[in-house]
Amino acid sequence: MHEHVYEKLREALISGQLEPGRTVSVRRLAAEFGVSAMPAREAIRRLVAMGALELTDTRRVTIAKMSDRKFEEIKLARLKLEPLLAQFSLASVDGRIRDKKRLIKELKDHDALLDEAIRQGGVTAYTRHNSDFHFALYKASGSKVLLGLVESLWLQFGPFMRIVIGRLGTSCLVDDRHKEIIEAIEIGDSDKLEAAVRADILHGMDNISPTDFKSPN
Amino acid sequence: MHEHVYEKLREALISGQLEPGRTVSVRRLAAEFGVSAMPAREAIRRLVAMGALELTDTRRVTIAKMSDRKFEEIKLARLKLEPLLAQFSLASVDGRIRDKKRLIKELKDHDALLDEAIRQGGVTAYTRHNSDFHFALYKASGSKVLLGLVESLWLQFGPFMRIVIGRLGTSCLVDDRHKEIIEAIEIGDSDKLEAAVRADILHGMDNISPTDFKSPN
DNA sequence: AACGCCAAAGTGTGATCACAAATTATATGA
DNA sequence: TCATATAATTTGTGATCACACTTTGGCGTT
Repeated sequence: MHEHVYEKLREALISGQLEPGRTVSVRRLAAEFGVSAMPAREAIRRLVAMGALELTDTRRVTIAKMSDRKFEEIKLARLKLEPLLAQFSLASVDGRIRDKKRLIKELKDHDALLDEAIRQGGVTAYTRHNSDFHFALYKASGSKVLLGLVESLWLQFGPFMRIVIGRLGTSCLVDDRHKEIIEAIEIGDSDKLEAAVRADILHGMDNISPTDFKSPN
Repeated sequence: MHEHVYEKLREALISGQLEPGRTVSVRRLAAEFGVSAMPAREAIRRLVAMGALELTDTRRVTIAKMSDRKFEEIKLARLKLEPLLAQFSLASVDGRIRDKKRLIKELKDHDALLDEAIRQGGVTAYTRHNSDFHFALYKASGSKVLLGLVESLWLQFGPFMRIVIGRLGTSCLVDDRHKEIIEAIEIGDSDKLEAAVRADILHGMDNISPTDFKSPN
């Protein structure tokens, strides 16, 4: 049951439906899900451990804020881990044609929804389908340790990216590298896949400075 | 107060004082620390979120076991992140001579204790001082995001390494690369530091196969 | 109108209880 | 002796309460 609360909260965070700096309280969260305080406490504690939520100096829990330093660290870690994870996924499905076809179909489906979200300017839909796309790709690797690390990273920058995209608009996101990622998988080119994922990360995170998008205090 | 329980449990895990596969129960842990069940619950939940503890199919909590796959993933992630973290530390103290001297002194102190532990064959002392050495180095970077990822990794392989070293003996650990790490920091050579940390990780993790050290079931 | 103070509401956290499920120990059978 | 069933214990988890502390809203004074 706390699993349910955690999953919902996690989804809300990773798709950026909660703005950085906002406080999250045990009782409010509990009431929102119609459960007691306990499951809410556990879900919150879990997300604090993953860096998605922060404890203030007075023990109050807030959505983690972004800083220049933190943003650079996350970008660096993503560049180190995610291309590798994608390559593992390719290696995993390469050979098993059924799995490979299923993965490609799944990626194309997510990408289609993603493109539509960009056209319609739906920020929430974009962030959701973008994370769906990437995690569908990464989960195929079966690498649970690396996946956990990457999940932690996404939880940390999810809320912030939502704010940024909301202000910049989705138009700046049209030329992502998802098509190239899919193509690299189709032809089984690991190097090209690595480059495409790297380029996609850079495309999404470069030219964005956290200082320009401070929370309204 | 749950912070205290968490810290102690974390320390015990990272220095390998709890063997993989052993069950950890809320009430036992609570009794051990002379507190109520709540702080123990929170500490356990937190460590589950970081991958140090595992939930069985029946919701029982155990020290996470190691597998070949997991071991390779951890090694890879460590190689990607820890050399970088060390370089950040060097960049951070480089220029601030007082901080640099303090860091080097701290590292040398840990390394001295570590060498003595190896000579005396103290496995617990070794694992403790080894983690102290590395985290003293990494914490100087001020990179909290990357540090969190690396901490998660250490929590996952800590208990396992303890078992391995306990069986192989500490004699195989004599030629670590800590001296070179310290020297690289002293002369401010970032490339050398990167190579030394990388070599240290490989030295500690190569030639070890998790299948050879399964938990006694 | 602006500032400071105080009461009221809200909050994190530890403690305790209830209950179902799982584990362990014990006894009972062949 | 060994397997199996049964009883006792231990366990995770949700619910609720208490208490100290923080935040907030509003009232009053200057």
